[in-house]
Amino acid sequence: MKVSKLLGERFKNAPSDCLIESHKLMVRGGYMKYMANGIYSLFMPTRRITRKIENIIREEMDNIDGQEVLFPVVMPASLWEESGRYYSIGSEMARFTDRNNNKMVLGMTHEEAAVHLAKDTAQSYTNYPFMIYQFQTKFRDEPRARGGLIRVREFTMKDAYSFHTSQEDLEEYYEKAFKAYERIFKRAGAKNVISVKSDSGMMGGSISHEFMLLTDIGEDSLAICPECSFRANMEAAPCLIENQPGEVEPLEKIHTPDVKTIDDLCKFLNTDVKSFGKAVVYQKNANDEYVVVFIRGDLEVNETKLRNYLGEEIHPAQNIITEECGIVPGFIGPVGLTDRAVVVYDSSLKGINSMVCGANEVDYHYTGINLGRDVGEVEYADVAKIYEGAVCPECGKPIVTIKRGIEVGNIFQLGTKYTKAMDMTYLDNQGKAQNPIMGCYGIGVGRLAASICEESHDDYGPIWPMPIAPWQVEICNLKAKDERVSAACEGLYKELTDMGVEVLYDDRPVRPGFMFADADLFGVPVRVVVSPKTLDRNCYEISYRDKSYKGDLPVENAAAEIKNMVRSILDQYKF
RNA sequence: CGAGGUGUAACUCAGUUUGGUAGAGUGCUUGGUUUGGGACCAAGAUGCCGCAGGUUCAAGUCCUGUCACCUCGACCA
Repeated sequence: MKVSKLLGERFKNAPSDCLIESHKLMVRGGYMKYMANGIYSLFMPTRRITRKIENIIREEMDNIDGQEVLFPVVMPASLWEESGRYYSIGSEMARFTDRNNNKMVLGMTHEEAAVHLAKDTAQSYTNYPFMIYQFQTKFRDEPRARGGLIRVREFTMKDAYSFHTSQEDLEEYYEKAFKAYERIFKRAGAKNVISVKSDSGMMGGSISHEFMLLTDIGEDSLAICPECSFRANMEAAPCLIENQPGEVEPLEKIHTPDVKTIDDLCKFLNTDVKSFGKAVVYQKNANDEYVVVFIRGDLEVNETKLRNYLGEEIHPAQNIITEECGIVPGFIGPVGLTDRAVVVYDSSLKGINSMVCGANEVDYHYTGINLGRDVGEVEYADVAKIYEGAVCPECGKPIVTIKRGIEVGNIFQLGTKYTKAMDMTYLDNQGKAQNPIMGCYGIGVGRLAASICEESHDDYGPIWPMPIAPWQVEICNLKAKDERVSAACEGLYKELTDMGVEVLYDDRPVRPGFMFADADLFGVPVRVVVSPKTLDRNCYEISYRDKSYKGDLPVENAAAEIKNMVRSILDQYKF
């Protein structure tokens, strides 16, 4: 490809709303063009990158016996009504009606389509197991798209669905998929991808893992134990708390005027924040019923865990009016609390013999609350957010660290949620109808590309790893008006291209500084500079984008040498 | 959904207070001088000033509405 003909403008400045480096660089480098919130067109370099990522994924999926298929983007709502997700998913799913007034949806994931495709054709146990996968556009109407290609509304995803006749078989396959995923990220040149246990969210199912590319700008928080194998999304991480029992004290109501916050209360009573019971109020989405969570004063509620415990959607309560619900904001406590709210006790309160909490009366708190004595037997639930330095749930050491990551892939053991709901069965070897057990496996292709840019760039542009680089070699013609230089460049360009090397050739008559700045933005791993000076030395100048190598290469046999360089770099990504 | 902010050229932004011919830099076109890290000179082209309505002799500027985008929040009682 000649740069003079390549569509896409490179900019000195990024638009002011680009907040993260990969987004800035990919806009500045002419990789993508904004069309609407979370919707982008991709220029040729990006398409080449995503195609290479897709090919790596394809090889690994085929390697674990995947069959590539293609599901539609537009599906009838009836399919989603069958699984129930037409109702359980909110405005994230785009819905519309066609000309005949049929309800339709845009696919945001394809479990329903996978079951629909497989159910009539896999009726015998002898068909199992099998896995089908696709690369397809997804549309998710996210409340807020962010970070360029990191979180968009329309994107390409590889999604795979496996079907099994036993849980053991699913687990065996899950393990294979897990290994395939590890290879995919390594082969694509992503350096810091780890797997964590995750919450299954809207997909349903039990065991699931997310593959996280570690970076400070990641949207997910991860709890990681540096000494054992514990790694979990914060949403799903258990929070273990052990309290010192302390003295049992009598219940006492005290006047606490103008003491609004926990900090104030700590100072007022001169006690430790850990002896406080904090109340956090939510409402159920379904009927606005109040949910009061009591949790130790220094901890926070993990809404995902709370949601899972309650088994329904909730949102933080707003505008609590005491007259209506009996809840007294600022002074909520377990003793004498209205019975019009569901009460959840976090397990962080277990074992506290004497606790400070609101008295459900303005300007009053109780001290010396003992839940067993003053409230009775309560059920404890783990709904607290894990924190830096928390006790590791696996090895028990208080050394959990919190890191941030971008979710670049996930794998789920779905179970029979969809096959049951959509009545997919096969006959087992006893002639008995059974629901197949499913797994599903996703990778966001564009997000992976942007994430790799995020972890692999310098101030001047992306540093694409060779396996996914838009081109392998860039030739910089430093003096396009010099016939000798241009002839050498053209010759090398043709020779390399004929050898199957992917070459970007900057043939523009522009100043060297300008050309180098653009080359940095292209991020091509191997750069060949040709100028009158290098030709006088009978050489080309070779430099690697990651600055690991720079040197002269004699003109004779240069193409073969360059090809070897490319090959040996590629070899570093074989696993 | 709540709060705040911004919409003017392809990009970055001035101009809005106090209404009076639409601006700069970058980029683009042409010519010339340059040529190893985003050169210089000269001449150009490019605007439904987010959209709609209103006030006015006159609106980018004032008023009303609306849309889009950005940031923070959506828990710490």
